[in-house]
Amino acid sequence: MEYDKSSVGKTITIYDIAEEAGVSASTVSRVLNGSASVRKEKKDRIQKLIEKYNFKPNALAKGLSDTATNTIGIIVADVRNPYYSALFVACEMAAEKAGYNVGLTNSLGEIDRECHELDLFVQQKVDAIIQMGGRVDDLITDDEYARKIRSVCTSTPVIVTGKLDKAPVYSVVIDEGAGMNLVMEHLISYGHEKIALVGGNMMVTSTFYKYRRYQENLKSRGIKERGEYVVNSAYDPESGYEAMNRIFELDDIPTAVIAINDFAASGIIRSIREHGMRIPEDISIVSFDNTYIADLTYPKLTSVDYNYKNYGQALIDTAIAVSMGKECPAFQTVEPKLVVRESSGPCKK
Amino acid sequence: MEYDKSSVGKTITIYDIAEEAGVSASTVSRVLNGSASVRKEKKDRIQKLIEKYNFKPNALAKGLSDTATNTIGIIVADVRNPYYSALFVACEMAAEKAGYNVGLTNSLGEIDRECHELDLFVQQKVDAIIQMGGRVDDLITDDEYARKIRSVCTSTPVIVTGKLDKAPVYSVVIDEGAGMNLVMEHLISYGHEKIALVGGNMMVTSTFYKYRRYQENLKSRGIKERGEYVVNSAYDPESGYEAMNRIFELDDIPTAVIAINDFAASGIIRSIREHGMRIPEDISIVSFDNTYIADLTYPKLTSVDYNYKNYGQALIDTAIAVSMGKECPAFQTVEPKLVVRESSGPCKK
DNA sequence: GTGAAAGCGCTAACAA
DNA sequence: TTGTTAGCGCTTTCAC
Repeated sequence: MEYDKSSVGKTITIYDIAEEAGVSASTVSRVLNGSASVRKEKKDRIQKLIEKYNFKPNALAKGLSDTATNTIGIIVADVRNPYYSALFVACEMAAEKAGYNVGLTNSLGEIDRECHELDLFVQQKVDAIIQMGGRVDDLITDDEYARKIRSVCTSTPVIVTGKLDKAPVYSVVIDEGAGMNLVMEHLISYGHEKIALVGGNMMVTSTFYKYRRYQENLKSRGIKERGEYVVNSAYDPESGYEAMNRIFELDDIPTAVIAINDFAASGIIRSIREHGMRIPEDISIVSFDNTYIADLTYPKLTSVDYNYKNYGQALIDTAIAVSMGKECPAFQTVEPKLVVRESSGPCKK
Repeated sequence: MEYDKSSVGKTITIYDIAEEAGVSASTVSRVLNGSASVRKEKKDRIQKLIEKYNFKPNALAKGLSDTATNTIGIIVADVRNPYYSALFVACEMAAEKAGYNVGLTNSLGEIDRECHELDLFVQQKVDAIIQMGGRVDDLITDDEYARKIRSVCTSTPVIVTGKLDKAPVYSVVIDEGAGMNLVMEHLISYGHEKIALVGGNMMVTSTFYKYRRYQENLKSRGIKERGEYVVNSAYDPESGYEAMNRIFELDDIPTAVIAINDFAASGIIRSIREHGMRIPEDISIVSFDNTYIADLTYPKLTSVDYNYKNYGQALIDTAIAVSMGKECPAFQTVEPKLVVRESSGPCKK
């Protein structure tokens, strides 16, 4: 089969409509955008033709002459991660409500990709760029990246889900400390004191802050922190699994573990199972992100939720406001809440 | 904080570069695209300036004057489903290699959204549109949708991961029958004969074909099909859970169950656990899609894989070829393979 | 090898 | 209310 370009109906433009309606292109443009009043009679005639030809104005031409494209670019570390896909979909919905489109690209956490995608969005003249995860998660901002963002910022506002001290970006971040507070209160109210923190990497801002708050909670409650209960690794199931296996090598096993995210938690569950222990009877698990994974493990995970809908809305609201030159706080925070499911329970001392 | 648009450096254009280099805009365009030879001396001078100002040509203007935008629009039923996100990422990678960009939108399976997103991509002058899931999965094509696609096809080639008899689209689909053959062979070689098929909806093409092949396999092996072993529902964990619970109400429980996808499988696992049975010792499970969920359940799932990388590549190759007017088969197929993990084992009669 | 000029499709003054 | 005109930034003949 061949796609015969020659058979393609000549693309119809605003001029074709104008001609057939016996008016000028401007008038057609006016009814298209409702930007000025047009005599009802002409208006009807034009609208008929628009329907007849199923005319859709060329977005490229429109974007070229307008100042805005009504498009927001979103760069995500990896949509395959349900945390990001949930947040992306929330953004998409919020944008749609506001009459904006979104574009999505994956950086896979690679700095070259991130820079390239930033360029691409700049070239496409998006009204704003939202960067979710990737370099903006780094505890220590990469200099090359900061330089890049600074250059992008001169033409396009950038909103990040992390922090970037060295560049004029807008941050909308989760209050990780508050999340950890919820987790600790939950576990301690169940009588747990031997609490492990498993998975993640301290060079990632969110993980670092979680860890700090974990320490503070222990301290303020007079529980001594045990270094061997904090096992760093990564954010995937396998890492969670291996990290938890290491915990099982200890003489004194914790009664509760905090997983850095739901993925890691799934690996932790596997490790616990393989060691013949029950959840939550023998060991409780609480994790972060409350992705759909929390609902599909056995037992279901108690997990910290971020209200993705609101989070996405905040991101989009900020992007739109900033792109229109409105005043906006440079730093906003979203409040987490704990969703209690089956994986956590009382400590049987 | 306020984003001061006035402080924004004047966007620099090809003309600015040309002026400073003492050449014409055409020449700058030439070195930008390597579309014609330019005296080395000038070329160097121009490239210096491009670097100096970090100049990126306006994609809108380029798209307006060019015939192609080098962009492929992808409409997906729901990126939050790992099947789609995996396929999308595969497409993105394949596109990148070919020098194309991709745009993504979610239809959430709603026909209005799909139509709207088709329009949007047409307006953006994407070179081709890939439709993954949604209406193209319907066993019976929706007429309104077919009409829409037909109108889109006159200007933009459409590639679908399903079928659409009433419109000139290109199909690249999974060979569902072959997938089911693999599953049946696997189970039957383990001695299973009491095999249930759980989850999904027969109005979805892929599910319908799976079911047909399931029947054929039973028949050709002289195993009588039992209607009560085929429980329809949907594609999420909860549906799988409920469907499996219904199976447990039967007098004669199957020794193996085929889950319509990994999500449903996770719910099935839960049901089996709650009924105090072991996997795979008492009941084997095999599912479809081989998403990362298959790796994170306990036990890990035996699942049918589609080689997402190749699948995405085929989709993109087709999109690019068709958009360039090249000859292309209207129907292509991707071959699945079975990834055996822990959830399936011998039938202990 | 290089520049001038026209045009891609739309919007936004400015006149009328 | 409506049409005319001049761009938006880039590519691409067509001369030179």
